[in-house]
Amino acid sequence: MNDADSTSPAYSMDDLVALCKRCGFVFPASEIYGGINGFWDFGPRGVALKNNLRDAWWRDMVECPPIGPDGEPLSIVGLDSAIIQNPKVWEASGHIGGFNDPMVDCTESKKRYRADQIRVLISWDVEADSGDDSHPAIQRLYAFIEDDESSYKSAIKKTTKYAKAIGVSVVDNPEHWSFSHPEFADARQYIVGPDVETPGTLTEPRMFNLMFETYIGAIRDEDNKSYLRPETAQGIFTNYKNVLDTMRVKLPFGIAQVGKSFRNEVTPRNFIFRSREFEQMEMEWFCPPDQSQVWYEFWVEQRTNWWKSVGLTGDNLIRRDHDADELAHYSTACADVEYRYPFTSPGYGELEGIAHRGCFDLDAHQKASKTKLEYFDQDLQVKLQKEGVDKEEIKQRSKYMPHVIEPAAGLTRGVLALLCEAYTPDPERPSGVVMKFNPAMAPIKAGIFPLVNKDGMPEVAQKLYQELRTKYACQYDGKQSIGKRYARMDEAGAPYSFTIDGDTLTDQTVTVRDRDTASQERIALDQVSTFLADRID
RNA sequence: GCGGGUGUAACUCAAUGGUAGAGUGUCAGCCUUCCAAGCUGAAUGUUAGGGGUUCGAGUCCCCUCACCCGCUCCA
Repeated sequence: MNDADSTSPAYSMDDLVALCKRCGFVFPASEIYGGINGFWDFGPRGVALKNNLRDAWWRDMVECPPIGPDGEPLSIVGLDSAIIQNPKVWEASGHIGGFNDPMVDCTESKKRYRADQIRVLISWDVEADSGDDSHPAIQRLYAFIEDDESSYKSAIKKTTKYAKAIGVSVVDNPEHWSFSHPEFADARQYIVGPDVETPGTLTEPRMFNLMFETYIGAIRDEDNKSYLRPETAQGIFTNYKNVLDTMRVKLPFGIAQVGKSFRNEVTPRNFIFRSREFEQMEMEWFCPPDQSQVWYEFWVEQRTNWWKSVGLTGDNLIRRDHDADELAHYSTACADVEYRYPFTSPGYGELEGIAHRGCFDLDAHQKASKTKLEYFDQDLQVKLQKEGVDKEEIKQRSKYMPHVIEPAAGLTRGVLALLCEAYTPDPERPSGVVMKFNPAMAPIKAGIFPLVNKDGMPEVAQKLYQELRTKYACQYDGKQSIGKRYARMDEAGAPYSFTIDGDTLTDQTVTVRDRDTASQERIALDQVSTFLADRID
């Protein structure tokens, strides 16, 4: 029965949030003014952790990219596009849709309607009006789309059929009200959407645009309106041609970008998991359409392993392939790398999504911008020529729109996952908790302590500290007792502590205290730097 | 967005409607030869914010904000 315990976290989110504040990882934004919903600030330790994760991604993606399935190193270049772009970018990408209109979603058919176009038949019971209280209650109200003859007829038909089934007679020419009518606020559970048979699948009307608006220049009018980007990906698509024209890249290749994105979430929740300002690490992998499935599999595998490499080694990390009905209409495949956060446990929450986007984005931007974004595949041309393929066919086949595989990771969510994974309650320890970060991710790599502040120990410890700090984030601490200093390192997640004691002065050795086991070993003073390098770099 | 809960020092919590406190932590000093030891001293409060009732409000009432839980939502 204790197996169930392995899926439920040994700590609460409150505990983690408290530690994050206490140890300078994450603070509520604008806290002295009462905070602001959906925004968080990274403290000194938090920004160190975030930068370490970001730098690892950049290194493993751009500087030292993986080896491809064919044994060749991949070609991926970096990019840093502006947060604010021409609003036409967001029109083309589909982010400005149902712009000023409240929208209604159907949770079953996945269709989205303009709320003001949805009408609901009001077909009252003739018997009930005559004062007979024994009639069955009408629990089906059929909706249709305004000015859509077929959906209106369908709704009438369904209403009549339903009325017959429950044995009431309804008026022949019912009137109809807008779905947004206040009368329906409590009756939504009875309303049947235009394209489904079961009631209660329509959400309440809501403004759908999640983008933050801003105005360019001093004049606040519609002409100057723009948006903070809701994803970094579009900046990559809009620069695809620039990169192609200048960087001597050939398909397949990738463009990678890390940066802030903004979404005006209805309900920010769960600490930094869903915040209105967050950071993404996205890469768009452009490839020939016929290779796209191979690359998709490659990247799903690659990205799952990468998260393991930064410390998410336990069974809290899973790959989850989307079902067909979960996919966006342009996407043929999508998988998430998910993590079991305390607030999702025993379920999982998204960490990264790897989507097969086809040529949806480039097509959309080509059409909207009237800029040719097709790729001329010279290698293919040569190959086809050698095969003796017809000239016209070569011309046609060697020019095509690349397909795109998009591994889109949440940096902010990654930091949260690292924090969750590291958080290890330990009642045996004075600190009560140890942050077991992967050494490469740890905000502080080492503590350097004199055992006591006399007999020359502080001088030796200072010298060691001065040496180490040229390469690593480390801390010198000579205050209070040695136990307290170790406890501080446990909470901060520093993997190693080096202590200069009496023996150091005679035999030039120091003790290394391991954060995870609290055990100690002695190593030579002049080997400390190498010791760290072996375990961190 | 809806419903419920919470909000006092950095943290954990006290304080009949009557002078805002303790422990921990932090800082300084002493002491200290390996896991938050001890001693001495110090700093830190718009009681989440605003309004009201009252001679007097941390406490009662109203509004706002933030966070948590459950729905809703999640390009």
